[in-house]
Amino acid sequence: MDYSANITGEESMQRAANKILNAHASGDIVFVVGDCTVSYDGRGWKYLDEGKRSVVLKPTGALLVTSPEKVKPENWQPSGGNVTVSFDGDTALHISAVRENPDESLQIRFTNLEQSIHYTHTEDNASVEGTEKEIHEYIIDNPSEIEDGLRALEHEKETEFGDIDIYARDASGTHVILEVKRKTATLDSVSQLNRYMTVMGDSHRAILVAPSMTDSAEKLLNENQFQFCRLKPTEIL
Amino acid sequence: MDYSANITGEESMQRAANKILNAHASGDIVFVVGDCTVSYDGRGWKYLDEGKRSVVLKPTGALLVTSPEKVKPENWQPSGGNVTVSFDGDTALHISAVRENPDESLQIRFTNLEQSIHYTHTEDNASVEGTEKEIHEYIIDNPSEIEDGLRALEHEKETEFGDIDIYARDASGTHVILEVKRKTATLDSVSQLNRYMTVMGDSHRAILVAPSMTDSAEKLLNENQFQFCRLKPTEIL
DNA sequence: AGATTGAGCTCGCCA
DNA sequence: TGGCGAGGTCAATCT
Repeated sequence: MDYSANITGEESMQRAANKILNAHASGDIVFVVGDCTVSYDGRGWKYLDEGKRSVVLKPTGALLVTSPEKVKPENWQPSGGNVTVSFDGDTALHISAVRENPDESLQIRFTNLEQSIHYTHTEDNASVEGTEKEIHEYIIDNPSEIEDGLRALEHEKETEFGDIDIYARDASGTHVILEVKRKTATLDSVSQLNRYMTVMGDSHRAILVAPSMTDSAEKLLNENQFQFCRLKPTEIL
Repeated sequence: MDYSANITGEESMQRAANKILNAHASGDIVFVVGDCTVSYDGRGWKYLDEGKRSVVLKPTGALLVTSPEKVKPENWQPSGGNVTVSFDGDTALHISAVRENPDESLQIRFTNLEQSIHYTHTEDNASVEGTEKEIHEYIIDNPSEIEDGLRALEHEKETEFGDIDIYARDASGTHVILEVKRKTATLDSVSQLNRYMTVMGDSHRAILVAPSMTDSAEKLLNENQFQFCRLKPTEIL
């Protein structure tokens, strides 16, 4: 028997289960479609009644119960936990993924296996760009874009209440706290500035740098007498 | 030819492509494994070089390029966008998912199709529980758990800077602002209380209700003279 | 449709 | 390991 083959539903439960067990053990990514119940318990809890659905098991131990509609899975377990795949007598395939910290358990019980795919992912070169760090670098290199005479003093300056994105000094010598957002700034963004002002003192100025801000953020910003500087990431990168 | 069948890799590209096209058109969830390049552009951008990987296409238009290790996909597009599946001459299967607002495009080009699964998800009854709202309700019903003599006045009380989780009144008649977290409270949680105090006035008291809090959150809480009440969700539900 | 907020967020970074 | 912040966050809810 070829244990590397996919299952087709036209074979015994035991045989199908063995194929999946074997595929996972050999380090493949495994897709399984069949009837199962799913039970998650941990930070939250979610139970899925018997139904036909699909499960993805990755060699790292990441486990997903696919949602039929959404991007996010119905249930899942991140990689790093303890995963066991076992054939329970002659009735069910059991997949268990448990992790501690947080203490969580995902249990899947297949009572019927219909289809599966096993495959090995081949490496590739991915290029990702467009992070907030890149905007920081741009501002540090071009501080006059924010304000004439501004000079950057420190990047990611540590404080008791989090790191200041960019710590700078204006033309008059006053120290300036910059909070940078790559998209619309929210109340939280202004609160961050507020925390930094709390610890750095009122002699500082605070500037929020973002492509835009929500109405409520603008209100709070004005109330705190902070400043706003519009900067669109797409225009500088 | 049975267009409902899965592909096996032992057939022509055209035939395999037609099967996938047909499966998607008929409302199935489709898994495909093969060699492809992936290109995303929108709020960010990410390009994946040619490689063997798997793609999940759902009838809602949700599209995922599976990560070999992680729970989160390498690339994706949420449901609701415009999805087209087409066979490009006799060389490649092209899957395109475009949405506006935000303006984003995900393009997948398969130059080789190896395996596929097509299936229909059967409905089931999912039970989900364990939300922050449930904790709110518990506190509203049992305010003395927080403090003797406390009475809840309003749930989700609207303010200019966000909604107060629970607005209450203590034994002495002073109004109290409760911010509830179902897990460890962070700096943000304290900042939320801070915003509410800004708008409600210093005559109020502020209490953070959570199972625990981070060190920095505790510092800021003390600095603001807010109070903390330990409440574990698992102990009340 | 836009804004806001929670989430079992996930993930990566750094002390 | 734990805290902290970013994310193409996603997805639900309300305006």
